[in-house]
Amino acid sequence: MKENSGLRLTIGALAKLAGVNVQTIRFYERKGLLKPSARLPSGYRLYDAECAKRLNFIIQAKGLGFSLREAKGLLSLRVRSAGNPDLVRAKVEKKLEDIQRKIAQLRQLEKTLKRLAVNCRNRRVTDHCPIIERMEDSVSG
Amino acid sequence: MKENSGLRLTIGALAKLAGVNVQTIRFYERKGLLKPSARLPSGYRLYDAECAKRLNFIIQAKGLGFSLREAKGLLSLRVRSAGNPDLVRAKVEKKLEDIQRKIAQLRQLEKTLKRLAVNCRNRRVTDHCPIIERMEDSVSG
DNA sequence: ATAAACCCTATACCTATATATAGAGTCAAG
DNA sequence: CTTGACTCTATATATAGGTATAGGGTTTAT
Repeated sequence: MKENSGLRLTIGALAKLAGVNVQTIRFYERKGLLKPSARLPSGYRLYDAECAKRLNFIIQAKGLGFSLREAKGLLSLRVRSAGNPDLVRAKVEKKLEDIQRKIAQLRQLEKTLKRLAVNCRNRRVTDHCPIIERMEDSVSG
Repeated sequence: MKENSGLRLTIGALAKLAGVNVQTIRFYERKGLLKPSARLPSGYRLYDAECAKRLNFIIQAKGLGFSLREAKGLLSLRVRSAGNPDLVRAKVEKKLEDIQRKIAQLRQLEKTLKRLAVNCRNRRVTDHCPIIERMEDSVSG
């Protein structure tokens, strides 16, 4: 019961929607990350809703420190993809570790910044770099 | 009661410790992100423990999707820095939002991958891209 | 049926982030 | 006191990711 909303965007419309340059979308296509769902006889690219989601994911992944190559890898993860579920699972678990490490680091940073914000509110002035003060644990990693 | 362990690393030693290229450290210096704590009369750079932490932070921040420019901004956040605590606080809160958004996105991705791993274990084969299936909410953001 | 606004391919260019090389000086071990 | 590994500066090159331009076809609104 999948509604086929029939969304058909030209490249310009998709670019506007996602807030990126038209050239960028074509660049992602060359890199194998995002294919148009169809082409007009004229050669014009057309994109459907899934394309839009895919593009959004790519943009998001980049913001999280994944390269385009990694984003592509994430997008290709599905049980069927490699034929061998064990193989896929191994990849997934590796990515999971990656992600969990990032979350932990961001949480640490969040905590530090919150403390700093409080200090600002209270005019508790120090000259230390709080970011660095909080790095004790990761230095000997 | 801050122990001054007297750590003095040459650029090569620091590079090895952090797992980056020597040139990269000099590059960060040119960009204003990391200064040696001292120089020998010969001009040789020397780095102390704080430098090492700072470098580690830069590397970490990059992995979290921050640019070098942003990493520099994070490192410069301290109550005294701008003279005006309110100004610093505004910056901090903006960064906090940033970070919290990233955490949320990573959590979402984590959840998706966990589901996928379970499917792999159970041989529940589908052809959908689970990454995309989970993007429903962020598409119209 | 024409003009504005779009799209096509191909190619050149740009910025951020490194990494390598050349030519010369310095340090540490034997 | 020499040799090999290291460092210095300056400059060139590389790579990822993106943006612009040229030259030409297509769509759409009038």
